[in-house]
Amino acid sequence: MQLQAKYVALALLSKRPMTGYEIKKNFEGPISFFFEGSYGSVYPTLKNLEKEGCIEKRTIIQEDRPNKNEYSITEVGRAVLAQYYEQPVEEDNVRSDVCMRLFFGGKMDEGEMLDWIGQSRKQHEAKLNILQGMHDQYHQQMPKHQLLSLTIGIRYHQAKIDALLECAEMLDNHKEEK
Amino acid sequence: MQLQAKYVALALLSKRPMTGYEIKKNFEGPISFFFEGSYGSVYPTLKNLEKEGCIEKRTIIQEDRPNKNEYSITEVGRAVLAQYYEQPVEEDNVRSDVCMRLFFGGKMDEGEMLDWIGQSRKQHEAKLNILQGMHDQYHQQMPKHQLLSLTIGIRYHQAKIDALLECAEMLDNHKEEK
DNA sequence: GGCTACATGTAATGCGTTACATGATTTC
DNA sequence: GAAATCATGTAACGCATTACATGTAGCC
Repeated sequence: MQLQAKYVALALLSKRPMTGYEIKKNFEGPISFFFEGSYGSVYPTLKNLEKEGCIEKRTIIQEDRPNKNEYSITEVGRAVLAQYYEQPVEEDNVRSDVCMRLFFGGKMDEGEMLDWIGQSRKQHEAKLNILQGMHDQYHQQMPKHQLLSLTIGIRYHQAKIDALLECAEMLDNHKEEK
Repeated sequence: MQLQAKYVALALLSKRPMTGYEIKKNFEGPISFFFEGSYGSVYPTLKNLEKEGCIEKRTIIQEDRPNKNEYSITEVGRAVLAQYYEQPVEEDNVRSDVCMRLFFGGKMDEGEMLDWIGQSRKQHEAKLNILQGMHDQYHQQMPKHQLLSLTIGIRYHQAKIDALLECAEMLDNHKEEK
């Protein structure tokens, strides 16, 4: 009963019916700061949820585009989701490649490290932009709780970028001292 | 070739020989802000690495305590690790239960949400304390790169705590307005 | 002409989690 | 007397990743 694609999909579908494609879109943008997943996780998850009676499929025939399968949540699904919310909050799960590299990569030269920092910064900036864009566009219509969550995401990326910048500066200074 | 227990264990062993138990200790404290893992991942990983010739086992017989298996990295292991460092930096992987709950839990009452925020805050504070403790104790002997990484970890937890506090305040204010 | 968006899936593989299993010693 | 520390492992299960597989429509 931990945070996995199943519950995120269910939560997304509790707002409105969606296709697997749309769910994946959410995974890579609006909610990417707390959950990410690939098609290989989306479609099998949907299939399972359907088997368990948590969601229902409706096929929409389209002529100019591929057909869609739109899923909507059932009462069973809502109950499962409610059960999830009753569990104690799980700790965040983080896996950070940059941090690992900086922590252990002592024998690398500073150029290499600066490169790693640069790569990571770009990644975080890209994500921050997505979230910031959402915030700027929708903050007036967004329910408060979503705004809260978004804020956490924005802060998270911002903090990471700041820390990375600071690290780069420290490395630069050290270089000049030599 | 993504961030997984294998490379973290190898990196740890590149510093000094260690037992599985010690590696697990690192997973839950000093490096927990970028990687976590259980015994169920540590021991099998070590076994695999040994089979691949990346590490070597030496059994230390102890009389008052259980025997230890101390592993040290081999040349092969160092090569594998070097190869890892050459890959492009992977994006951070985050899975956050609180954020998910705040984002979707619109129908919950504010008390429930405040509770979630409180739980999460405690988790982050506990981890922040560990890192802060490391920083205070060792920052003078620590190599610069490790300090950088630690700093990122500290900032991360601090940012999260701040954001959570702010969220709690927003909810409180909203309550009073009613 | 090529890329992006739309749209859905499967198969293989594997990494990791949880739970199980054991047991002495030290500290509160 | 209870709890934490030291110490190592296995087994089952499952979620997720990567790669594979296919095809149209619209835009630049």
